[in-house]
Amino acid sequence: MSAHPDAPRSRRERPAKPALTRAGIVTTAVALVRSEGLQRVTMRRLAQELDTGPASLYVYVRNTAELHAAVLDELLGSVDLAPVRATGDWTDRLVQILTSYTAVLFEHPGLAQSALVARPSGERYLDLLEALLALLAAGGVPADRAAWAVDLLLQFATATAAEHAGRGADRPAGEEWDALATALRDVAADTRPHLAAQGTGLLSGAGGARLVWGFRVLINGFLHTPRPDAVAPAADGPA
Amino acid sequence: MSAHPDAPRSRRERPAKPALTRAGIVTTAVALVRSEGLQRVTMRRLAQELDTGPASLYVYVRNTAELHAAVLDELLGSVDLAPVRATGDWTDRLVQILTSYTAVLFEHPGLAQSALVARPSGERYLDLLEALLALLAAGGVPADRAAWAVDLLLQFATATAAEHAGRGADRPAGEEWDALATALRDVAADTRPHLAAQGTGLLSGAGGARLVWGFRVLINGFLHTPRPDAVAPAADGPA
DNA sequence: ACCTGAACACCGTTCAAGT
DNA sequence: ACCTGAACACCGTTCAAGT
Repeated sequence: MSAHPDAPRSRRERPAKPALTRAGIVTTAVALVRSEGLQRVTMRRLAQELDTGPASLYVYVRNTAELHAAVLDELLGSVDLAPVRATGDWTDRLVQILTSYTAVLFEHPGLAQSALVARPSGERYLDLLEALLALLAAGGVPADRAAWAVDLLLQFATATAAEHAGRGADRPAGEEWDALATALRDVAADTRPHLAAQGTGLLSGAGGARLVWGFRVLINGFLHTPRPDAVAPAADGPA
Repeated sequence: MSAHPDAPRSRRERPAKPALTRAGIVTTAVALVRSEGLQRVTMRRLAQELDTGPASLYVYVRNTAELHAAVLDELLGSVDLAPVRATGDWTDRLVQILTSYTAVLFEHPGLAQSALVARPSGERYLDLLEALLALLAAGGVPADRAAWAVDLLLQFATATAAEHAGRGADRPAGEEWDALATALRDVAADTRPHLAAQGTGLLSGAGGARLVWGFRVLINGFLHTPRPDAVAPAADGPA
């Protein structure tokens, strides 16, 4: 089948096993995430890809969580932040950036799950935070409220993406898995009237429409909801 | 050390290995979650607790995800739904129920994580949905909007609880792990002015206050935000 | 027919020992 | 001093073989 059977390592077919560096590890991990999905990016699989043993990775990466965070930050480089410096209604531009962020996470729901538990803190994530804060400031949102608002917006976007983990490529796409849909179809109208009235309508609506509606709810919400501790915004609050 | 060394199985010290049933498995799993935490409730560990091999569990439980869902539904039995039928402002009562739901999940953040990915569909969860829908109906929220609103409220509560997975008992409690706090302290004011101005204030605020503020934001938000497809509420929407 | 021992195909992380 | 082979302590899930 092949003219060139895999030669032993002595022949220099691969780039002669490049020296391990943190950057190299992360780059390889990103490539692996893109080609095989997050669930294949394990310490052992990654080590194999780098032609070494898993123990060697621990010299550069503290653990799996940190690796995932690094990969996510890399991917966040493709979030479109241009709307910050564009013209037009600031809430529309806010929704655009958040939609772009969500789109990136939608391609890697497993990373969204990680991000929910281990908050990212890389350069690309800081850029995203800065962009969102700039837009909220432009919109006249008080700084103390903006701090909590960005958190809420990103949490919603991240959680929405994370929800899609589990049903990846292989899964039969909502055929058997959606136990909730089945449960809702069989709800007894006498004991749970409101649920019965909603039926599976509870699950209706295209993902995109629900997402944008969610962003709008949050924006309208925080514009109408001052922080409970509304005093002068201090840089360092007590605890 | 002990007067009664563990006798061989022939002596009936244990309840003679009760027959396996789905209910029995779930009950044992719940007990195990309470005593040792979710991360210890693996198919193998659970089988060991039930004095059998892991393969036997698969007769009653499809997989780990389904097991987790069953355990969660059991725990949701302790969510306080009484405020539905109480008096007083409906939004306050809504916040009370949601706070109770969040409190339950806070004790088992790992289950919150599962719930985010595999939507629950058990009896206790349906009760919760019914209660929330009843309250929204009482508040005069249009049914179509209420459907999306409960989703949003529960997603926020669940995601907030899920964020606490990972830092359990063992972790040094935010000493080294919080890389974001460190990153925020070192932000350069010239390149990221808004972030620098916020500083670690971005992370400030007691969890309880932020949670309630979040609920209020969502409530004020959906009260001000009609669904984009606002027509007559149909039981079965298109796709 | 029902149940399960044993195997398959993996994991993350550590550390003693090598270079 | 730096790196890593090998081990430790686990996983979920399947299926051929038993009762």
